[in-house]
Amino acid sequence: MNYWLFKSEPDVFGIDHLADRPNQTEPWDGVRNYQARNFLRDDIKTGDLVLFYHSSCKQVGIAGVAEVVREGYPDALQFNPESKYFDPKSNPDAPRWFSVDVKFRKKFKQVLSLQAIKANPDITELGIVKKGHRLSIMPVTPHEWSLLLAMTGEAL
DNA sequence: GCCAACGTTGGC
DNA sequence: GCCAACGTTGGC
Repeated sequence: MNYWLFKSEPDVFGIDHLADRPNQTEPWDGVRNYQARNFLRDDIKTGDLVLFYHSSCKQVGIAGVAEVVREGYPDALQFNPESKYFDPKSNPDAPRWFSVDVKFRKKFKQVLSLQAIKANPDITELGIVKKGHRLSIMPVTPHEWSLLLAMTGEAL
């Protein structure tokens, strides 16, 4: 079982949107970065846990937890000409982009702010605290996971 | 395969 | 809205 952090803009799709979905489940699609794609395709497995991170908003930070309920499958949007994520160069026989499905697990009472995370001297390697790190999907070590969860003061 | 130009990300 | 950092594109 592995841990991850997924970034999302809450104005577009936040933790509340996920909680409101049928079955509280949603495809994590539209990822168009190769490094993140590789995680989605190869490494993110059913049962893995995800820190749901809110970016580009008022309260930047970790808003809750989700769980992977379906692992790597081709992102349907890449074949949909109506979608802004349409990729004319992607071939259905060898899809370029992948999705996983995530299910709502928990919304923290308070967003764990990026500021607080950066202030924790034990968390220096996590992508979001590193300057210029723009990956929308990144691994989280078990140690980081327990530190972060402890900071929220909440249990899963 | 280099690299300049361009577009995007994302904190502030 | 600014702008630094980064990824991608495409001419050569």
